[in-house]
Amino acid sequence: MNIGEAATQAGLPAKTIRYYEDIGLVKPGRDANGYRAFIASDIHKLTFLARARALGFSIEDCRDLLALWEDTGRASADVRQIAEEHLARIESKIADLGTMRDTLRVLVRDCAGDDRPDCPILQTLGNPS
Amino acid sequence: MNIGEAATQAGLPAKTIRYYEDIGLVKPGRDANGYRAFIASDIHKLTFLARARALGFSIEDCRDLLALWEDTGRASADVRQIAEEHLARIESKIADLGTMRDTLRVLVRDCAGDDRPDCPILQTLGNPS
DNA sequence: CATAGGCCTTCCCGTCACTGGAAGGTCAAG
DNA sequence: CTTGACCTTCCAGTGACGGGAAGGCCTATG
Repeated sequence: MNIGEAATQAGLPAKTIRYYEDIGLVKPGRDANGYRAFIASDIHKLTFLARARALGFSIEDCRDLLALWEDTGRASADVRQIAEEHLARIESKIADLGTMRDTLRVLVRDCAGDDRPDCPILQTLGNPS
Repeated sequence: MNIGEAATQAGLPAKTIRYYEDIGLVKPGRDANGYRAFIASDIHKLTFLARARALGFSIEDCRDLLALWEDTGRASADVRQIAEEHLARIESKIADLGTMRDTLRVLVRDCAGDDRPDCPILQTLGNPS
C-alpha cells in the first residue's frame, strides 16, 4: 500500500506519516521504485498513533505507549502512569484556560463595543490595579 | 533603566523583552554604551503585553491591542472583536480538552494499574471499534 | 591598578509537531 | 507521447520564546 492510501486508512496526512518515519515511530518497507510499502501492521500502528495524538498525548508519550502496546508482557501500571500524568496536565490546562475565559467574559461583557473609545478591556490591560 | 530592572518591573524575562523588541512591539532607546534604556512608557507597554499574554492573546493580537491602546480615538468595537474571537478560541479549546479529559478519565479509571498486562487504555488506542 | 563577578550585548541553535513548497522520479490512462 | 496524479527527498517556516557562547561594560574590593 502506498502512502496515499495509508494516509486515508489511518486518517493522517501523508506528510505526518513521513515525519513519523523520520523520527522512528513507523518503519514501512520500500518497493523497488522507492515508494513506501505499508502493510497491515503499519496501518495499525499509524491508527494507534492517530488516536493517541487525538487524545493529546505528546509524540514521546506516543513512542512509549507504542512500545508498551507492542510488549505483550507490559504492566498496565506503566501505561496508567503515562495516562495519569497526561490527564493531570490536561486538567491543569483546562483550569488555566477556564480562568482566562472567566476574565475575558467579564471584560467582553463590560465593553460597549461601539464607536466610542472607552473600553474596559484596554483599561484593564493597561491598568488593572 | 536597564533591561534587568525592566524585566523585574514588567514581570517578563529579559529574553522575552529582547524578543519583543526584535518583532517591533517595543522600541526602547539606547544608552551610550549600547545598553537598552527603558523609560516609564516602555515599562507600561511591557506590562500591558505581559497581561495580554497572560490572558492568552497571541502576539499578533497583542500587537493590534497595543495599537488600539495607543490610539485614543479607537472604537471599542474593534477591541471587543479581538477579545470575542479570542474568547471563542479559548472556549473551543476548553471543549476539546474537556472531551480528551473525559475519555482519559474513563480509560484511567478502568485500568487496573498493576503488574498484569491487560490494559483498556492500550486496547482502546489499538482497537476502539 | 588589577581583578572578580555581575550585568549587558549580539548571534545562533533548539524546542514541538508538523506544514508548505520546490525539484524531480514513477505510473496509469488516453 | 503526453498529461496528471502520485511518489521521492530536502529545505525552510511556524509561535514564542529559551539556552548558551563569545565578548563588552560597570562596580567593588584587594
